[in-house]
Amino acid sequence: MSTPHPDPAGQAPGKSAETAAHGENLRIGDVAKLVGTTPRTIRYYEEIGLLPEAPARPSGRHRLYSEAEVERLREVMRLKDLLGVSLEQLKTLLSAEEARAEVRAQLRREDVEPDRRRELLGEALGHIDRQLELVRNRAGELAKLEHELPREVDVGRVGEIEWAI
Amino acid sequence: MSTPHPDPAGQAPGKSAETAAHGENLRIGDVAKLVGTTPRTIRYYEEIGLLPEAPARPSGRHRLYSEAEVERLREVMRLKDLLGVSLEQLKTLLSAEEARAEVRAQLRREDVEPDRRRELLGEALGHIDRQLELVRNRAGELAKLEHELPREVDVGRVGEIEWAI
DNA sequence: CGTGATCCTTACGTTCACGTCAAGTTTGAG
DNA sequence: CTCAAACTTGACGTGAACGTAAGGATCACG
Repeated sequence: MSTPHPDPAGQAPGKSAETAAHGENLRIGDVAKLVGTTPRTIRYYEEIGLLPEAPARPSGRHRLYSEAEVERLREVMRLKDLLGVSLEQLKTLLSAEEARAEVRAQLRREDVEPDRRRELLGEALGHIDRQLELVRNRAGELAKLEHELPREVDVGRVGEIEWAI
Repeated sequence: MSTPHPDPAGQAPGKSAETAAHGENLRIGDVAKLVGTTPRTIRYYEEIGLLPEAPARPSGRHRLYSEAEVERLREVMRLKDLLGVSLEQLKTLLSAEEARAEVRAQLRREDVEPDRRRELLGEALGHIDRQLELVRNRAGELAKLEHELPREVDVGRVGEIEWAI
């Protein structure tokens, strides 16, 4: 959905050979503060599979996060807030999105036969459709609701009223 | 996530429903079926003050509802679904809406002194405006989200939707 | 190599929004 | 009036989404 960096080359390979040169490893507390939540929530999300488990973290060691993962978490929380769905549903929704990304990746490779291509596309359609239906429905309904509301507090300017709080 | 069953035609099992067909004295079970919920939920909403207590029902007697009250309940559930807020917040939101109506009614009367007028405005409108802002904000955000998603997915033309993936 | 701050897991506690069961009461057709 | 169906209040149960506390390990720093 949000593509912060133009060409995010996947970083699937085993362990990171980085020597901690860059400040890219945030701890769970930092992440929590960054996105406005608590460590417990982050762990919980990981526990239920909403966030990926740390790739190969020896049990007991501290979790470390990259900026990308923070962004992912932000997106998750945004969707949760906006759609107001259960975390379980959100999980399926997100997996649908991942499926979409995967399909896209596959399609980018030119060595895919047209038949397979069609197959992939067709498969992706189901997921995407579901995604769209949920979001668009909700967006439409909310827009309708917004329209029903008073456009502006229309009583005219009564001078300057200080609204604290 | 949304209303479970949009029961089109609900008839009580057993005897005929002709008696309730007058549409002015609905029992809690009928109302529940009409709006697609359960009696328990309706009682719960009344319990927490989201729905008004039956005006002067002798404790122990059955609750009776009018068509207007059914409509109100429908609106409440719609808002709950759309905004995804807690029932407590929904309550304040609804009371804000009522307050808005009341303030406007007061203001329509010209015999209010300008000072009192200002006072009313400052006190009520600020609060109300904030509530409405919540809704508008949410609608806007959702619209934004909708925009980020692929536009139209037509299963019939798989070959052309690559851009959507 | 301490050491204080942070994090780990485990596990029980909590709030919300109802579900469900029980025992008794009210209602409306017959 | 009779009687089953639906309703009443009350109380306890439940799943989701975390909060909180305990007891110990890990990390960053001096």
